Amino acid sequence: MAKTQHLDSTEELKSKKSKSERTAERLYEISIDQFLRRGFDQTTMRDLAQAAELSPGAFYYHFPSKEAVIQRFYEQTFAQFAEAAREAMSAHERFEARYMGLLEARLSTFRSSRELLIVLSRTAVDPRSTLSPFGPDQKEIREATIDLMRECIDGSDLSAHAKLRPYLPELLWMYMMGLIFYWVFDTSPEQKQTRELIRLLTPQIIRLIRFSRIPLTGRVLQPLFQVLQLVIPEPLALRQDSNKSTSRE
Amino acid sequence: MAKTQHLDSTEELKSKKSKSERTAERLYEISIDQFLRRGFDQTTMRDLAQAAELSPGAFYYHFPSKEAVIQRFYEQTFAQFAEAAREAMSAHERFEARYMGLLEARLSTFRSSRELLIVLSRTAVDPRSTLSPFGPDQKEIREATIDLMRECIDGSDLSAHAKLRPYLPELLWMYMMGLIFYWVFDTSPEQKQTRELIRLLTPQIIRLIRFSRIPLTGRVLQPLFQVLQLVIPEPLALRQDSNKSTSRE
DNA sequence: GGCATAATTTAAACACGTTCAAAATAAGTC
DNA sequence: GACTTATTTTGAACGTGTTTAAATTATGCC
Repeated sequence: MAKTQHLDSTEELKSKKSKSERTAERLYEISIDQFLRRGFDQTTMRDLAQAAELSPGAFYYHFPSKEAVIQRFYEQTFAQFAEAAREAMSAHERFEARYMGLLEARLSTFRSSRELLIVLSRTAVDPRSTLSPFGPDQKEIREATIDLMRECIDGSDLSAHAKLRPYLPELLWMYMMGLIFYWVFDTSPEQKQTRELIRLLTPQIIRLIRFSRIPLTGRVLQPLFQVLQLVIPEPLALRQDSNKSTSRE
Repeated sequence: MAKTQHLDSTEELKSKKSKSERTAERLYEISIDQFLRRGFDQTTMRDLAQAAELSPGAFYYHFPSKEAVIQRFYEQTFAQFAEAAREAMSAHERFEARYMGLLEARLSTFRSSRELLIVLSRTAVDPRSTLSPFGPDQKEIREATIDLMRECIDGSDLSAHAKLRPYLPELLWMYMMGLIFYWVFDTSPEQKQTRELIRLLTPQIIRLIRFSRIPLTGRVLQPLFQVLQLVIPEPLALRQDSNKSTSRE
């Protein structure tokens, strides 16, 4: 964000990336490689600097902190996830299949780096941390993910009570976040327990959403709507400027 | 744990506490005082040692880490909470009133030290951390808390499906843990938002529990019971040795 | 009371993430 | 091409939680 880059030199059009960006990219790759090989806590900044044949100080010129590398990783895998999710969703119209595909896409793009997510989780719980999915620093990724939930709903056969509908993207997002959290700390072999949990619980959640249309449940639903309004005061769907990718040159 | 203490000297019967325990107690009090005054991160071990007129090394003789002080604090307030909860519960028979009293007791015994809980939460999310409420190190407090939930149910008018009943203490405990978590990071003035959330959501949760007895909901409940069995494979109520305080001399 | 052993304390060091003033290098300008 | 400016790198330091070998003090025993 806020990178003042003038695309007027021919070299930049060719290589597309400044020297600084290339160095940052190199540092990132070396770091992730080391983290996966030796663990996040076990890898020191001096290790990273040495592996990159650089001084620790230079590292801090390109990254504000050790954890910021994980932040970049998080952004990176999000792109993969979004792509995989969209492909999975394009194959189905039934909401259950679409959403299950989305969840599967999320876990499989995380699979190879569960340990990094543990590190992320540790700091991410504090909403004041820059790594928190709920904080302002992650707004972009968060809203993009919530928008992915909207896509998942929009192309599907899912029906729900009109009052519930605007909250659905956020709710599905929260459900996914909870599952990721469960998965990260799931010690069962290959995290089969989370798989089983998803298989059992998700259809019931969806069933409840569909049930919301039945009028007689009104007396139960009324207070739950109040809860939704309290916890999600401004759902993305009800925002003014919900313009998507209108990049103006 | 595993403190080899021989109660055969008259002095120990009188003072009840060894020198080591008294020093630890003093360090604890000084530390909490400093933490509340200056914040956990802002207080260094050298500060604590200086305030206690001791060396940093001595501190580590009595506490394994800086965070271990918070662990002790957590144990301490649990006792206060249990007492306050029991008193609140003794005044009512209706489950809703009893449980609300319990929740109120938990939050009010934490109120004066919300910032310490933020620190606790940060490390507590990782189940491998000693501070995690889900890990083996916290087993004692956790099970005592779950047992408090059982007390809350036992003396009340709450009815539920027979298959659900053994899971209720754990479920109520999890609900409370979630609320505490929400409360800790609730930035609304005096955490009124959490208060409101509790007021709105809790009655609905209880209503759902009561509804579980209605047979026609079986088709929804069946998969949910499977989820419960998966997430809570060994509820406290179904353990063999659920003997409570049978201290044998 | 003297002595072996254990408990407690010390002060210096360690290892870590991070910062910073200064040096080195690259880019831009006339 | 020389000069200025911006970018990048360095390496030594800082401040932190924690460890440790050694010194000190208390305890138990005959």
